[in-house]
Amino acid sequence: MNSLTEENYLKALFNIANESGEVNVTELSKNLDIKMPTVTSMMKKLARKQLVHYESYKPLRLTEKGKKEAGLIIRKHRLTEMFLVDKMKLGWEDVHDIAEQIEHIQSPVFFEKMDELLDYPKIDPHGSPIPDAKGKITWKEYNKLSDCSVGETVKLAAVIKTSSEFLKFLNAREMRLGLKIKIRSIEPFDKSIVVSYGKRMAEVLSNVACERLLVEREG
Amino acid sequence: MNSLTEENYLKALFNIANESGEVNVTELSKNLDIKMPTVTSMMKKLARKQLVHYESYKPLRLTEKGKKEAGLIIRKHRLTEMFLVDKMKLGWEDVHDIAEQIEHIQSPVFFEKMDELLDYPKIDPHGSPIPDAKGKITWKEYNKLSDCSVGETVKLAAVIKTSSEFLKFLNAREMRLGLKIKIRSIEPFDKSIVVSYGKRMAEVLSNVACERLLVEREG
DNA sequence: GTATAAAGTTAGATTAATCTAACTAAATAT
DNA sequence: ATATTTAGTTAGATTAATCTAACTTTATAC
Repeated sequence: MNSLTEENYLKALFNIANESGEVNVTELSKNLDIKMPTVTSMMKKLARKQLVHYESYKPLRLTEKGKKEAGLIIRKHRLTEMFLVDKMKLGWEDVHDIAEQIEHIQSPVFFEKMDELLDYPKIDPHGSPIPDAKGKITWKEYNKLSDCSVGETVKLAAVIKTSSEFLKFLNAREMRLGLKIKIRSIEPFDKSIVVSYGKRMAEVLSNVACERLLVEREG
Repeated sequence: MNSLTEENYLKALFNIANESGEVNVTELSKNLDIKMPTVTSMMKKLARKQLVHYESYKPLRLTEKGKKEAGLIIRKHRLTEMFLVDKMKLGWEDVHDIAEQIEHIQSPVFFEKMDELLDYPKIDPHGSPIPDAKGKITWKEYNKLSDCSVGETVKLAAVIKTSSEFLKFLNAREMRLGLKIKIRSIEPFDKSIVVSYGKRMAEVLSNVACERLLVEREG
């Protein structure tokens, strides 16, 4: 069994790797807000437990075992987020910190029950995929809204780098998953775009915002 | 803010005090399965934090502050148990260990939402009172089934010293809170009793079992 | 009312997770 | 190609929570 601390390292390794491929000590250290020497010593410990491949001065990589365990923690996190939003009626901007705690609960039956009550969801409230019961994760291929062209109509499929502030920003604009968005124009200067959706005819979105919105083309 | 460890000491102090009044180091040590010297040093720490009145060789007592904080943890525990049984359809014999973990979650909104979804319950699935939002607890006056007389009809109001085994024992006999029970006879030798309820006309219950069943007289 | 037993404390060691300070290796820049 | 910067490691200290062994205080038993 892994400690809560070890679980947090595994999860961070998994999440960072998913974004930027390899993981180095500096990055992990910043992500966890833990000093580098502490990270180094924890990597040696996780290497002893066969969870991480560790060689001095080399990038960090999870072993298959490590990936599986990390995937299972993320599964618990995302199932919990879905439960909090769907069954407990909390806002998608409020669930991260709670799920961060509940993901460490040791009780297979508790999470199986959640899964069942939610009817085996495939994504969390922000559109991120929920790893399966073996810890395996599969991302669908989405496009960033910032990479779409004028005239396209797309469906909001996921939101990434989801800070609470960003999610409140989306709330204020009535944007939620599944929303159909038409791209009206793109400003060449700063790549901000004008979109229309629902009752809103001309909403301006900065490039920073659009890079965090993943969409599916209508097909 | 108290650590998870500190919370466990506070809760144990509160629970033991509720049963047997005063608390001594030996008892607390056994209850938590932690050696006495460790308990002593934690008591000094909690005394520094104004949560416990501590004097060498004297019984342990929670301060008002300590009682309140312990009450709030127990509130979270019992709300959680109710939520797990009522909303998540887990058995009353399965919820203790999960609630033991969830009670440490730091998130007022999470527990407020639970409370709301449960419509502000006053008791947990075993009939124990849920402390109010200030940590204050009020026990109703119940009788042990073992103290009732032949011919009485009583209603099962609470179950105490609830091990998973005992709750399964009750499940096997279709006994649940609210059940009306008529006392048919009492065996003088071992104080076992014969009761009838529902479709069961003559169920034998040992004194050990009856001491854990709290009932209300029909009024 | 002293002897013994039980309960509680003190002292000092251990483990997990963290830190700072000092050092070394690798990458980068002129 | 060497100097400098950045990244990573080693060594040693710190804190919280635990332990064992030895000691002291309180309770109990004859």
